Amino acid sequence: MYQEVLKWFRENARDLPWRGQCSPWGILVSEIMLAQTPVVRVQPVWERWMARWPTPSVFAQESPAEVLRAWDRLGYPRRALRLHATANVIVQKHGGDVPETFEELLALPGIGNYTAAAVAAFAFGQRETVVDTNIRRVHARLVIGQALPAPALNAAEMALAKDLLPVDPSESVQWNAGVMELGALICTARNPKCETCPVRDQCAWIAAGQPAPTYIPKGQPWAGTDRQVRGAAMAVLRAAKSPVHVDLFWANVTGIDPESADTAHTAEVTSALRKFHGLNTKAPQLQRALAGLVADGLAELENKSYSLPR
DNA sequence: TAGGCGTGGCG
DNA sequence: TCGCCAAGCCT
Repeated sequence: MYQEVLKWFRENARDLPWRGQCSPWGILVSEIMLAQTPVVRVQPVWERWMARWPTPSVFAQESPAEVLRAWDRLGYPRRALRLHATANVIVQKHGGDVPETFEELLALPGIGNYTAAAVAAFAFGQRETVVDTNIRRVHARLVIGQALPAPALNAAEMALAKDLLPVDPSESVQWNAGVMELGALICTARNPKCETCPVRDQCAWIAAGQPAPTYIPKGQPWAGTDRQVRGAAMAVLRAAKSPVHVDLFWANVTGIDPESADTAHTAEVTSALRKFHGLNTKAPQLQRALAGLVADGLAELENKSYSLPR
């Protein structure tokens, strides 16, 4: 199956800017952004990001508020904060260069097993076992014969991935990237394109008659959750040109026109606040969300006013 | 270890 | 339309 996947990857890999000619920093930034966020939404933000902050050093000097604004609506803004913290560690402990070993990478804030392996492999050509959701799904189908991998990554999956990894470092990098791309483009979670799969003849899942998943993946509730309120609050803070008084949030939750509550804010802020309308949120929920943002370092509180961290 | 954490495209 | 789910990490 190796030659089929490698050939397919050579001929079908997407032309993404963090592939080919790209600095280790650019690859690291891409990996952080791509965690749980689709390529189409990452790419434009990544382009702007790299043009503005081409090295860890220049990025480390930026303020968290600017970092969070540039992160825009990629989601999970704590990733941006951790990337900023990582840049500072890179400057202070690694002379401004992205470290090359798995262990050093793993020690950086917000970098776990996947990202450490991916950067070591894709930025530095090392033989590391890269296991992401795409690779897990391809392995589950192609080798195990199941529709989906286990709910959580387990030791058996890691052992299988290590076992499958080609010995040659260069080939292992292509294998990691190729299997990941196969999972992203062909062996997708829903409606896999088995007809055009380069390894369909060797697929254990197809051989087994494409059995259905043995468990139902848990959905992620959204409407009415704290997460929705956090997201809306972050949108307000990103757009705000000055600190937002808690009463301004409150006014909107209670249905009072935000413009009459506080005229010192821009139309942009007002627009963002309107997202609270129809949310049917309870005031304690908003207070909880705002407190959570402060606790996570995503917001600062001073004189009952919230702002992005300076 | 299971749950929390954003956002929006797409089938 | 609306639920699924997308190159995870941390606690």
